[in-house]
Amino acid sequence: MKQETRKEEIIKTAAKLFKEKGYSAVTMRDLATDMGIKAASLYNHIDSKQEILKVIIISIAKEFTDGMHNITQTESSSISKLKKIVALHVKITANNTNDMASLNNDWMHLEEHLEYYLKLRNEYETSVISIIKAGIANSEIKKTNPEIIMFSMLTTLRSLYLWIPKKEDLDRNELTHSLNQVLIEGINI
Amino acid sequence: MKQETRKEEIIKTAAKLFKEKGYSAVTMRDLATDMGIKAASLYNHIDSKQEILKVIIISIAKEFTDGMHNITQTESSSISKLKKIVALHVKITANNTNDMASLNNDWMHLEEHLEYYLKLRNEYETSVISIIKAGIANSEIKKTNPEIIMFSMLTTLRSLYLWIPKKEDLDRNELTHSLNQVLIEGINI
DNA sequence: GTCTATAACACGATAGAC
DNA sequence: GTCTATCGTGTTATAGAC
Repeated sequence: MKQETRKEEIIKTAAKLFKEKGYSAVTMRDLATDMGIKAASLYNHIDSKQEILKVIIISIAKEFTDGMHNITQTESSSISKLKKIVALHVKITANNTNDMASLNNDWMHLEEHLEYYLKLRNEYETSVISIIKAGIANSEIKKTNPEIIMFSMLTTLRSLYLWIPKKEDLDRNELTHSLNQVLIEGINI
Repeated sequence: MKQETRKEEIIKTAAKLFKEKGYSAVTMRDLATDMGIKAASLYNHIDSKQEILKVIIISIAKEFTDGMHNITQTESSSISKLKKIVALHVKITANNTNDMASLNNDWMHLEEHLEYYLKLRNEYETSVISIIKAGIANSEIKKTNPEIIMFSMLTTLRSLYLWIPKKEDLDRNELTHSLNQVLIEGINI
């Protein structure tokens, strides 16, 4: 088990607070109080509040980009690829619940790295759309608007961070399986 | 067409800004600038920034509560009720796109009316779960975890505000139909 | 690595003139 | 209904002691 640096501790605590109130509503004093120190002491470890947000968002965004890269490279059916995307979201969200809140809700407060984040997100969505369109073309997937399928899948998966902490009893494989059922196979008989 | 009061104009403008940056990041000076007046002038029409948030969130929350009340009262199948919920979200979101952002993302900044909002939201989710459970009991709906079905449906429907403005070409009936397909009938063949 | 003190500025809101 | 001026407080961040 890797030793956690003070900087990592600060970022982890910040992510927790950002999840509760959002980036803008969390002050450096809030963060310091939660760490049991004074606000000024934070600056011995981090450059600015903005840097904290950047580290949280960009590192998670890269995890998704890497995961998607692995999926698009494999030779498998479109449905199977979509199921791998579901599993990717469950895995990353389970390990980084708090960070997911910033990724979803506070990306617009990125200053220097906003464009880079938007580029990564846009490429991710393009990959999902491509998989869906390929699935429709080879009759794996029903002829429904591909953008609506992507929208429905990604909004559900992106909101998992709200839901996973409440369901710690439910194991990860069971959650992945149920999501596959609901998102891919539908609910009616 | 009803004449819009100055107060309503302020609230409408605030909702637009809250959607872009969130409640906490929007200042009264931002709001005033967008209205073409000075910040102090806002207070001739509204009591506080907090009042604006309250009006936006509570009025929309009540619309959902009323809509759900109509749906639970009708005699129809569970699937048909779920389709009515989809239509309810599409209708309210299409008419109040900006307000939906505050409802989803800024409810935690409600001060006096937070508990009331949470009560309405909780009752709404309970109604959805009840419909799904009834559908499973009478074999209309597959035996999947009812909470995951609700979670998937509601997170997709609650995020519609992000998507509807981008797709103004797509008409409301077509959107409702496609969402019903994806959410209820699934996507695989 | 943490502290106290403080700079420099932004915030919500009010008072009172027009 | 809007303005200017301002109050009191909160904000991020820095300087320098320990």
